[in-house]
Amino acid sequence: MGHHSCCNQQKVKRGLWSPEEDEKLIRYITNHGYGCWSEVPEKAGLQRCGKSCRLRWINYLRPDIRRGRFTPEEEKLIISLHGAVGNRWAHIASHLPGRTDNEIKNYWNSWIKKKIRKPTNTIAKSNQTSQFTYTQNHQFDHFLNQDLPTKSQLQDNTLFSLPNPSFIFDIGSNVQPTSTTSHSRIDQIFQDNSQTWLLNQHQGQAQPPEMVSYSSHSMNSNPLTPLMDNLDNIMVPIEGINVGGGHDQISAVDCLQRNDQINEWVDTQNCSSSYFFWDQEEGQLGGDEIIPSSSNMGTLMSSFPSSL
DNA sequence: AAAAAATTCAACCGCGAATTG
DNA sequence: GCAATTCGCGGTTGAATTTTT
Repeated sequence: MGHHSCCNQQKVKRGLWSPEEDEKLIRYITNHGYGCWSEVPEKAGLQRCGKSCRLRWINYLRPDIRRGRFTPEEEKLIISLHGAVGNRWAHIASHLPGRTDNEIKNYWNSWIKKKIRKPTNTIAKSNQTSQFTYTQNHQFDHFLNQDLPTKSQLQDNTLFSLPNPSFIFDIGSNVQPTSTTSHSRIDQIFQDNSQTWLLNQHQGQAQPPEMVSYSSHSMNSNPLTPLMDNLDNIMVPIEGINVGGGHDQISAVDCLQRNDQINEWVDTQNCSSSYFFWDQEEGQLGGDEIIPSSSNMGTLMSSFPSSL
């Protein structure tokens, strides 16, 4: 037969597509449609293999492609579909108009990575020790326990502002499930003069918040547990403070969107969101996490109650 | 300010399935 | 029916970019 099908000829270009190449491919496909990808490069005047053209068209150039951030609805769909069918990306993508298997796969892989991320050694980094006196911060407790709207007082999907915006929560993955006595456990929040501290009794250490994370597991024995009691109450998302995770920067978490199953925190500035829920069986919080980066920590901390 | 580390994600690879001739 | 070719999928890579130190 005439030419070879794929990418070993020395003329064949690889790597990122240039705008000119895109142009050629788009022009060819819009004029001729596609049937046999292996003859596309030749006819379109491209130094690519047919496979590469196909991929470029399907994942990037075709007109009905959807780009940009996944919507919360899409995220939920991906999560539930993945739960049902596993890594069948093409199948999952077929339920999300305009999205490609590749994109969903990429999304999932970074999602997973985040979940499996090793417990950070945030505590170890701290050189602060606990040689000082402190008082339990009752003001803080009171703030956390204040009345908030209950489920029945809200319409579904109502958006409302929290009394104090810009909370940070970090559920789960920073603490190993088994290690309730882990070094990451936070037992108390308190302040010393104007400094806020998180105390880990196990190690007898206290750190400023930016060095520490709470987790749902650490909630078992810490004073914030009662806040998470049931789904009839809108819960204050004091789950954690964690810096250094990376890519989930948030500028502000200032709204709570409610639906039947999920409490969803919406970062209105970044148009991202995250979820948490109370897992009755596990007796702990589950869900996604949001981790601010150190670059916006100042902002986030400054929105804490002034008493802290 | 600069270097290092982490992340992203478009593109690649090989494989099994489907199609072609 | 068969072998060659093409298609479609999912795992993986690595350069560009972002974030952290």
